[in-house]
Amino acid sequence: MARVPAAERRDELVNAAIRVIASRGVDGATTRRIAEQANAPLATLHYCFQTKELLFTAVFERLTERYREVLIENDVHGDLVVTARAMLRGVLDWYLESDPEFASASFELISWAQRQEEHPAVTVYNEAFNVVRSILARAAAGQNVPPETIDEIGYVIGTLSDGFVVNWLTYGDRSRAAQQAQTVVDVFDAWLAVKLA
Amino acid sequence: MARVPAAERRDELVNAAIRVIASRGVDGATTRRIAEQANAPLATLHYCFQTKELLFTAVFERLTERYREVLIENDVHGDLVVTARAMLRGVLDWYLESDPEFASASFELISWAQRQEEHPAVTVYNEAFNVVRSILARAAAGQNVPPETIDEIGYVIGTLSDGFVVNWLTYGDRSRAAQQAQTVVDVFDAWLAVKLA
Amino acid sequence: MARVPAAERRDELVNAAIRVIASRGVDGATTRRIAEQANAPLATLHYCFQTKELLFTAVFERLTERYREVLIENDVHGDLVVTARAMLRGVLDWYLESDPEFASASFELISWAQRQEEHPAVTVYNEAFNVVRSILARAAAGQNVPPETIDEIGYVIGTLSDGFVVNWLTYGDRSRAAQQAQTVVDVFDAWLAVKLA
Amino acid sequence: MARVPAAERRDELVNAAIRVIASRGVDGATTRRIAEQANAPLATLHYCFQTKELLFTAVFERLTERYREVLIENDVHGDLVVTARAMLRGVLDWYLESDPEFASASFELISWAQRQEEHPAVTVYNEAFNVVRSILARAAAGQNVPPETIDEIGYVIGTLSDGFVVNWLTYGDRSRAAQQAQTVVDVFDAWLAVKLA
DNA sequence: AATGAATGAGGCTTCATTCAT
DNA sequence: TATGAATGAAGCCTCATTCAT
Repeated sequence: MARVPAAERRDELVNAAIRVIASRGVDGATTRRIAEQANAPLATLHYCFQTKELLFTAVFERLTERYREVLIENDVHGDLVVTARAMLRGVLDWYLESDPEFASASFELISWAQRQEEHPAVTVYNEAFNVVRSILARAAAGQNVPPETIDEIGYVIGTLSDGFVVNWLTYGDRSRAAQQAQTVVDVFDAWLAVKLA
Repeated sequence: MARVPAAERRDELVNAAIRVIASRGVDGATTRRIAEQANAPLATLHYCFQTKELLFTAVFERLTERYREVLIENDVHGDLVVTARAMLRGVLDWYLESDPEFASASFELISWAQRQEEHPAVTVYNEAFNVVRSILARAAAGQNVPPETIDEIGYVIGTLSDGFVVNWLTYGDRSRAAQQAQTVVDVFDAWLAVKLA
Repeated sequence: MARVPAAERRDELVNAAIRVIASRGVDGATTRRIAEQANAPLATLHYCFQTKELLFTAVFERLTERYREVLIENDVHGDLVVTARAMLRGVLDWYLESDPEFASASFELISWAQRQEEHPAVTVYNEAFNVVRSILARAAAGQNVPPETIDEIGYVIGTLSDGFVVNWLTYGDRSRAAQQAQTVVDVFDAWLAVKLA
Repeated sequence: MARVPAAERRDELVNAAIRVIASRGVDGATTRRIAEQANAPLATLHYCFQTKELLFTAVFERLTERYREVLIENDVHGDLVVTARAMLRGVLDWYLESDPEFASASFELISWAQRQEEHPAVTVYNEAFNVVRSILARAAAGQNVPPETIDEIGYVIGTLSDGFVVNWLTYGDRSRAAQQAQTVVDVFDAWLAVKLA
């Protein structure tokens, strides 16, 4: 077998894990299946990650990081309303564009994390929420918006995108989801108009 | 262990399954643990339900039924706006009142169903959606609301309550969730006002 | 497969474990090998003993019990000297007669027990020592022997028989061991004569 | 990790192996743990000793040598009785002084050797016995002692010290063992007096 | 009809060892 | 030469399920 630096192997395994989790659920994601998906012998998995849990933790971190990226990529540096809407829109579009795999794996992993003592599920949320908040805060600079409002806007963005993704994952109908994305943005706009009135 | 007729046992087993799923997740819900929780011999489980999958299907149906009930219980028989808001509020309150683990079990089970060939997760959603739609339709009678709008309202109710529950499950902080429920209703109201303007 | 009551199966497994431990050491005594030796599927082993450790504990108890029996069988109900000598002789003969397996397994298991937190190795020794002491005490009744002396005699019996068995297990030469048994008894007699002088 | 010449590493590895065996038993002495203990990469172990068995053989030889040394160090060059008693005493004291785990490792390793085809456990015993015999023979020179008696004395020394060490390992109570050592020497003296009468 | 006993398949992990550099 | 990377075999254990009664 070709000699591959451990770091690369780790990456492959994390990707494989995401694919398997997405398609078979966290509980269906056995070490054997992940190794197979990564085209590696089972023992290699344990060479790279001492433990299945450690592999999952790595997957978890990757997801967290990806969310961060998506949010930052969609920062349009406009005013509060424009920035907030763009961020929501960006997340929805990302869900629609990327393989449902990724979102699906996220949801599964959050359930998993919920049952782990360490690596609380809360981490992804907190991390994402912090990014959202800091982007919004910068956009609101000079507009005299109380911090509670910033937080509330962050919460609504999260709630709407979570709600959106649940439906999208359940039905998996992309064209329908595309329309729903528009509805979701409308909902957000309506509320924001009232909120910032 | 006392010999108990199969019919009774089926019920006990379904209840036991829900409890176990709630506390240990779908993958932690092994036949042994469910049987134990139901105070029944392991073999009895397979005597009553040929297969674990069949038991889970029964659980799934029970869940679907529960959603139906909650929706119907919260039908205030008012006009469209009032009825819609009450339904959303009712669902949110139900989530808040019942053990967070119950909602958790639902989500887990839906993920599970997603992966089964035979009993699509979509069923719960469709079922719930139909109930919502029929309640809304009746409330809208004589108000000349196009059916697409009814559907859209139903979708928003679903999206908001799903989004709400994800956060609630993640943080498990009841007092915070109670506040968020209000925000969610505000969001809904703002949009509905625009939509039905 | 014939339906066999669990108790019998457990017995078979304990016996198999003893055989395997004797021939391959505690560490060589894998669940697979034990199951094979007992002519049972691996899963059956775990049906009867939830854990390998529990099986070993059962083996351990069997050994302890066997020692007790041997000691009691060799109680000649004579005076102190006669009784003590008979007991030592009995143990040595038992070692010689029985398969070296048994003694070998004992020694291995004691090493094993030494490393377990629970089930301390000490148990077998304490148990055996108590039996020896009570037999000797009864034999010494009315002979005005201080209890420390009783204990010391017990210790010497133990030491001599342990020393004997180590050599016997190492060389496995029965005729040579038979001669050595005589030497050991001579040693004991010489000391006892001085001690009780 | 600094590159270290193989010759040095061999020594370090043998020492590491002894330490690991002492603390975790023969079965707990994995190649990884030994390498780690020796602060060497795992592959180095197999570079220095083609096989785990070869490493253990080296350990075994080191042990054999140590026994030889202890016996020779305790040769007082007196007459037969004095020399024999001193040798027994010396061995007992050595057991008492050194870590109980060292003796434990010896016993474990002897059990292990018993199960190897190639390097019979008997070697240590033979080697030790030869040393004992030659020391005793020299001490008996001119005293007209038949060689069988020399052998028998050697056997009794072995038996008593083995018996002693088993108890000492089992209870690990040093002060108690110190007293027992005296009893053991008394036993030896009593027998020797009769034997050489 | 109801259940204790039994089991094949597969779960995660660790082992001694080898390979490629 | 010396060592990170890799791996087949085997470790213990648990699963859903079936069988015999």
